[in-house]
Amino acid sequence: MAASRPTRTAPRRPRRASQPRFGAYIRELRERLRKTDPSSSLRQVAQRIHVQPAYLSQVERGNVAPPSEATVRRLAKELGEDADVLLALAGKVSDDLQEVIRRRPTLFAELLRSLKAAPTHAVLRVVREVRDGKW
Amino acid sequence: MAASRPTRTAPRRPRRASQPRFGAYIRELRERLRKTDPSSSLRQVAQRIHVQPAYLSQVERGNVAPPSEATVRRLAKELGEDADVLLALAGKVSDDLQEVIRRRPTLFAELLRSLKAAPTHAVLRVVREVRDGKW
DNA sequence: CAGTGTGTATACTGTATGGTATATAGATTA
DNA sequence: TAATCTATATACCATACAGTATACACACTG
Repeated sequence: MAASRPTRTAPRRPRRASQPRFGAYIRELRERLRKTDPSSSLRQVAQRIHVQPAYLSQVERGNVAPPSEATVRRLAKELGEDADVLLALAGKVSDDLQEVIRRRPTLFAELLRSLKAAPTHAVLRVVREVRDGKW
Repeated sequence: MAASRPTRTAPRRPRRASQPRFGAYIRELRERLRKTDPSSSLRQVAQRIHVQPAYLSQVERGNVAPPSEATVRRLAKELGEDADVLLALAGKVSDDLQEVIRRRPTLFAELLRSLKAAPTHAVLRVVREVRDGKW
């Protein structure tokens, strides 16, 4: 009789993305570039960032989770967007920032938690203080 | 006769840990507790943090990678250690800290990178300033 | 010497991650 | 109308992650 349906592995895998905003955002960015630069088609961008067009399509449609940090970085460079912003939309934090925290965990944990609710202008003032070599 | 070794799947899987320090550190902590509290045996601690003793043994010996954030947190509480410190040793950063960064990525990326090389006392002064409600 | 407590070795498992490969279908253009 | 763009659908895959389950060996204690 044999099985009516092959179904070799799992019957289906929708694989929805955890961060739906990411895909829509980069598609928006790419389409915008495409208006003035026809080489920003999905296929050509995919080729330049070294992924398959089918995969980039899935990513832009939010059908799969955002790519790895390395791929997000290549995409950011390609689209002229800040890598930290794209990584954030991907639900990630740059590994070099994580390492800053890991080296002095209690110190930076306290700093970040105390600044969590601080208004942006206040944090900016701190950044500027530090930048002006106040140590 | 027959096969001298079954070897059903892969021949062997050493599965070395990426963070060798983590295991040695928590074993040290646990052994220290054990001197005054006999209920800090590997098996009993394993039971209290809801993992199998065999697994905790592997972790302490650095034979497998450090556990998930949730398990590291239970371990930290059990051993009376700072969770952020243990997470750092595990090569991780607490998800709540990551979220602080993800909410304002460029802002906190700049802050952290500018403080990356700053001496601890300088960072502490910043923490104190913030804590004293200077905003 | 049976039982109980200590740690360890080894095999196996489900799910997530981060993609590739191939086939398909509509629009444009030569 | 054949070729070549465009994007998508679908199947598949290797590896990592985060453990469980079972069996084993040693020490000691009643």
